[in-house]
Amino acid sequence: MKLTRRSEYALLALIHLARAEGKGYVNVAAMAKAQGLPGKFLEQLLIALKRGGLVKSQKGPHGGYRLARPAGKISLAEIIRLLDGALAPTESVSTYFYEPTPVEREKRLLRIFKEIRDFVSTKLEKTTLADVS
Amino acid sequence: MKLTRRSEYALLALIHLARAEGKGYVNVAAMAKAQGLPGKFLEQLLIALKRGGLVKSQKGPHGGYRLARPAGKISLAEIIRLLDGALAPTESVSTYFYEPTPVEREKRLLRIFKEIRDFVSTKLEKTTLADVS
DNA sequence: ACTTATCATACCAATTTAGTCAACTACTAT
DNA sequence: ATAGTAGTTGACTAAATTGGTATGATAAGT
Repeated sequence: MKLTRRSEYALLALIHLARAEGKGYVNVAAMAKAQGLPGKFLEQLLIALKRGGLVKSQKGPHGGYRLARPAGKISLAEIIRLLDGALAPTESVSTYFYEPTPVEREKRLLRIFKEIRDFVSTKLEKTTLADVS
Repeated sequence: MKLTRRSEYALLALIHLARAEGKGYVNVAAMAKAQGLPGKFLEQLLIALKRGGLVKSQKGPHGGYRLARPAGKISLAEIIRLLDGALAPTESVSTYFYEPTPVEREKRLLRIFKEIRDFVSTKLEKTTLADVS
């Protein structure tokens, strides 16, 4: 797993939405300004988050985004997987993004990386937006 | 942390060298063939490993590479840091490769990532080539 | 209709990834 | 001494990823 700006910005935006829970829709420009993020880039991320079912949107005046579920039901794992892919250190030990890689045939090595994957995914699946907002 | 081919190939090559410990120098071509790795690319990685003090080389006939230290004294952490950089999920929580990133100001979030970093680096520092050869 | 806002696509520059190639230097076995 | 082996270096490349912008379309509220 490697966090890029995509995940990082998305996490910040979602934390922002979590804090605004119950207060209707927040528009991208407001969010971008409040969090100091590039607006147009953030738009793209929110569209991806919407397709992934993490947020809902409303067009037109007073439109914007809100969480699709309570903050306590959205895990960090979901967010990062959606925007940056595998949580595992290499794809040959990834459950959701498996692909063969050269280290695969060294079983002892593979076991180490699987242990890392397990720790990381368990931790990020147990942690929700509610925990970090 | 994200493993690229650089780390993966290096790990395979070093495991190969660990298994040949005490048997003198192994040349790159032999290693590349045995492990099925691109020879010229592997050479570059070995030069980096040499500069990092993990292997020693000998030129001329019967030359090649060998481990600079006993396999039990070379950690996976060293290898990966040398070739792929930070073990942390994002550089703002990296000890050796620190750089500021956007998530930094969300302390709750940062704590989660630091816990991941700690687990990963502890695990990879405790695991040596001897453990996986 | 007009404004506000999301949605969709295309585009872009810089960096990284995964290599290859050619030339050079150093060593050492004979 | 020298031929041949092997390490060393730097330049080069193609493709993918990263981190954005720009342009326009679509939908909704007033």
